[in-house]
Amino acid sequence: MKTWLVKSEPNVWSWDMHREKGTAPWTDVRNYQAANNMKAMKKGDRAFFYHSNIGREVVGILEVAKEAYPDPAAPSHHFVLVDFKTVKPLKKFVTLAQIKETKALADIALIRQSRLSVMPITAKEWDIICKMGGL
DNA sequence: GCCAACGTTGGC
DNA sequence: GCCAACGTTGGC
Repeated sequence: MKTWLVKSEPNVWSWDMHREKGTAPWTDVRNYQAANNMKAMKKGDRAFFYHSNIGREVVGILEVAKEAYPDPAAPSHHFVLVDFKTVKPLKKFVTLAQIKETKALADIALIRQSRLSVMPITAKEWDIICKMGGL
């Protein structure tokens, strides 16, 4: 099982909106690197849900319910959707500031590639953030 | 509101 | 294929 992190601005698509639906597609990715990461996701993989811009914190855990399939809203066939179901929220949200303060997370893609919206997370980084989140 | 990082576009 | 101009993301 691989682990990932996906970013969304909560005023557009928030953790609460996703939890209300249970399972929902991850939409509007229009960046090749992010799309390639989505294509590499397998059913059962887990992903952190991160609120960008407003909040700037990891708020919950998603699981891949359906692997990448063509995005009907995309003008070309290059971009895809992945369906995620919500697993559980973190007990304590983990803020970007906390992540930056944590030496063991210095190389996390969230910091290194700040504009990338779908990124892989190492097993070590996953465990650390889960612990910081009270899980 | 500003700006750094970085992806995309288009002229050459 | 290079690179300047421009647009977008996202932190501050």
